[in-house]
Amino acid sequence: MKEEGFFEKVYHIARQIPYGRVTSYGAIAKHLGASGSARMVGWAMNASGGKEDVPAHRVVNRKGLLTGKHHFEGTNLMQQLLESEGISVRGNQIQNFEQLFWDPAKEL
DNA sequence: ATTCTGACGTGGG
DNA sequence: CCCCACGCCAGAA
Repeated sequence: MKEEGFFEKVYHIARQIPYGRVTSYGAIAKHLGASGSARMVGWAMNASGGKEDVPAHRVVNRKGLLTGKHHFEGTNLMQQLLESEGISVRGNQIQNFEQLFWDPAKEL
């Protein structure tokens, strides 16, 4: 059994995000025990780059803002993916964010 | 080894 | 709610 690096930990949580739901970097980081280092979570997503089955488009910042949309291929790919799942997105802001928020430490 | 950056979060004003 | 500053830690040059 090889040990899970920081990335794999993040991927493991991200893959468990239910369809039509979203979560924040901080929530994942906190669940990993890396609370405060939320940046590492987002960075791990960038490292995945779609290479893994990580639904990075379901991960946003605590404000429900699609801060990382620029890292996706197009300029609105992330938004389209979210809307494709039934999530309403207004510009870079997710509507009903509180309602769609999925807390790994709480619901997992 | 050092330096810088970064898909964030929190606190103060 | 906005804006500003600091902290966080892993990786690249």
